[in-house]
Amino acid sequence: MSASPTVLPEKATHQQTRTFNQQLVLRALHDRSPLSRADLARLTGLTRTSVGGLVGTLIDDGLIEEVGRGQSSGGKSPILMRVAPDGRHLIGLDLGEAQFSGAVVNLRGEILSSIHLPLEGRSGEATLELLFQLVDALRADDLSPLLGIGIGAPGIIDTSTGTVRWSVNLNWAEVRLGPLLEQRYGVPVVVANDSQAAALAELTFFRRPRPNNLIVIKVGRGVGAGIILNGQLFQGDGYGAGEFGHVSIGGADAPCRCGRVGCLETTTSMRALVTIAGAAEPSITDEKGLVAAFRAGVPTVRRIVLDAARELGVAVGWLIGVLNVRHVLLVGPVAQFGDDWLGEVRQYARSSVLMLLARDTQIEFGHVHDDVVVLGASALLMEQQLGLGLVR
Amino acid sequence: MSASPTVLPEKATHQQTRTFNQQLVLRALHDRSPLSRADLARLTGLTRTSVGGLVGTLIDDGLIEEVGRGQSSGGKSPILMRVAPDGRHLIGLDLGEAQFSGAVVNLRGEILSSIHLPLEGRSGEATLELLFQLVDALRADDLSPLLGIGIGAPGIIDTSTGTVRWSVNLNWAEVRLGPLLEQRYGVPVVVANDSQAAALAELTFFRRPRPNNLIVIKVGRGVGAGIILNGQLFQGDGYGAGEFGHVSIGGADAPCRCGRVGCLETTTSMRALVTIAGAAEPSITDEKGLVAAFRAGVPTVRRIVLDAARELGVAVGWLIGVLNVRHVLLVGPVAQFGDDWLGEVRQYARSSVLMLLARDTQIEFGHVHDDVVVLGASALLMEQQLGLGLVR
DNA sequence: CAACTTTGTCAAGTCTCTTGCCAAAGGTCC
DNA sequence: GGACCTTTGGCAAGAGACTTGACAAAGTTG
Repeated sequence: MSASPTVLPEKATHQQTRTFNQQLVLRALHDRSPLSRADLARLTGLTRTSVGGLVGTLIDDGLIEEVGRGQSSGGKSPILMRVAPDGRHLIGLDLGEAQFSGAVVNLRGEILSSIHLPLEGRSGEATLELLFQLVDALRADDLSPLLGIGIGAPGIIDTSTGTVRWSVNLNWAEVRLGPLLEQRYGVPVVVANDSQAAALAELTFFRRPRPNNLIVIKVGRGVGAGIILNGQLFQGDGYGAGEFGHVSIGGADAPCRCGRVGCLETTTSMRALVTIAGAAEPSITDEKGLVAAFRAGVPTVRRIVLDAARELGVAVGWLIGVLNVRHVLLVGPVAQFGDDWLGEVRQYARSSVLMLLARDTQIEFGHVHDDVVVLGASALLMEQQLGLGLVR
Repeated sequence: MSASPTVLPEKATHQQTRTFNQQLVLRALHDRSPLSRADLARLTGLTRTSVGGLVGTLIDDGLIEEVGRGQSSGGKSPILMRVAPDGRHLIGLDLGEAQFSGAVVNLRGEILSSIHLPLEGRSGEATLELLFQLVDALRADDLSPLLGIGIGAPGIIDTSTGTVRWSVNLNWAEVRLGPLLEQRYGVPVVVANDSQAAALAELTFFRRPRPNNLIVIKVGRGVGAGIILNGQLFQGDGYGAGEFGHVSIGGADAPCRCGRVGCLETTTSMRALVTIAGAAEPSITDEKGLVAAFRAGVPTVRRIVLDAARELGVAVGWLIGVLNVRHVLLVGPVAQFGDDWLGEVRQYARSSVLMLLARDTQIEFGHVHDDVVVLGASALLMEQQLGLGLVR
């Protein structure tokens, strides 16, 4: 699975050259519109003639549009263009633990409409029905051409084939979600892990300039990371890269739902914190209660939560030390613990790795956004279909 | 440094198409010669006509050669070809801690001649002279056209500019080694970290089929890893990826030469083991003595060494858990501890990570080869100059 | 208003892959 | 041994995509 013995990379053709340059133009416009044909020529290194041709087909495809003349700089005033925001619409889905969310997203990553359907105990096959409902509803009242469907789901997901290899929360194993939906709806479908989707969302829509390397750690009921390296989503040999909620850490010995003890998840996840804090303060039974108690400054709760932050900090330090990545973002419900929590993570991350490496590393909260997974799934679809999104 | 704000990827041109396909052909021949033009056409998907043209220029360049007719399969017998082993020679250098090694390597990774020059206390500028001597001597009696010079050195190295950012052992900082040698010798020069070079050597010359992801951990005086992800060498934002000798691990509290305490290197490196074992058994003063005592079964020494193996195992488990990489190789002097040591690493690596991820992971010794760094540096040069080596 | 700049486009040229065809060289079958 | 088929390698013409050179349109500047 990991090796590619007989498969040679594809040959290069004229068609590919064309596609590549077309994506180059589209991408430039996506990142810094409005631009003129002449601007694009300077930016890409292509001739004005070539750009003219490429722009022509992009306009015919409805992907970009002219938006009027710009200021002259001593000659003919340029015709400015931008990505047509609604040249395509995308459907992004977030198969969460408690509910399925879906949204129609445009090419600028703006959410045009969204729906949330609670799972209500459904599991296995029954959840698929819910999924179909969601997509049907979103497709119903949308007119722009549909680029495809992007899906973020918890678990181990093979993005190359669109297969959910294994998902505890959904109780799915080896579900070929991508092909299934592709057949049903006749549009391209991409599937990714939810943490990976979060990373893609941050990279595509919120980080300028785009970092080459970015780790987004999602701390919710579980703990997982989306890892972008050399400008590409990194999934590992078994598509499980970043699923580090189940690596052992020193000291901890609580049993984990994965069957082992001392997993990172058993001390730092939201689920774990509710349990631990609940044992100390019986009034705490859910996330809301936990956050409220933390904010109110209940000493035992603060201690428990900040201890967890330190554990996570050490793990983050490891990541930084091993991968030397300068951009680490934390997303998920933990953001509610605010800067006290973040400060603790930062301090312990920095103290557990060489100063030289830690110095330039930014550890921050990601954009707090309920729809981050939906956006990320859309971002991946945009990347795969239009060449937008990731760094080349 | 990590971000690329204004820099767009290069446009695609005809020239690039040609180069790409030429490398495709060369690569196919490198991996599984001998092949005929028709074989190559089938393998690459190019037409026989195109392949004929590409092969023509490659032969003119002296990079490949015809090696006679092959068996007919019902028609005209094919003309078989292979990479001309000595179509180019490369100079590979290993700037080690105690000595500088250099070798002339051919396109098959065979070492044609090698030289070892002890450092003898030299440091800084003085080592540069040694470097020049080494290259001069290797160039002297070699006739094949020189493809370039590949260098592996300890420390933090910016491969993109050929700069040694920081090297404790060499006492170098911000040395623009690549440009320096390029100017002096008029050939391309690549520089990489020694662990990274080791990883490239394993990938290019010893692993078939080539894995997409590979981590090679070099345990010698220090501890460092070369990380290959998605078929590319991964260096991180600050070129320090894999330098995980200085991440903290639970339990340990010995002071490290980096100024902090509890670094992985303080318990698992060869240097540390000699020190620790020497304290327990005064007769042990160097690597040789340590290995001998371990092999002889001296109980205290075995305990010390195997404890270290466990520490390393946990660290490896982390790597596997976070990156989900299936191929992990261990290289360096530690290989002398043999399977007992390796078994310990394996066991602890597997126990500290999800079974699902650990199950398919291979943890093995790399090819024990004194010249692994020299070969790896050569491999990187071949990759950059000829498109051989890495996975595309 | 004349001269210069900048923009966008057209026609011809160049590069590289492909298609169609053919000769050379070998096997298979009678 | 000969007719026929298969495989290989290569030539000539064609097609796709970028570039070059030229030019008209539209601005600015003095």
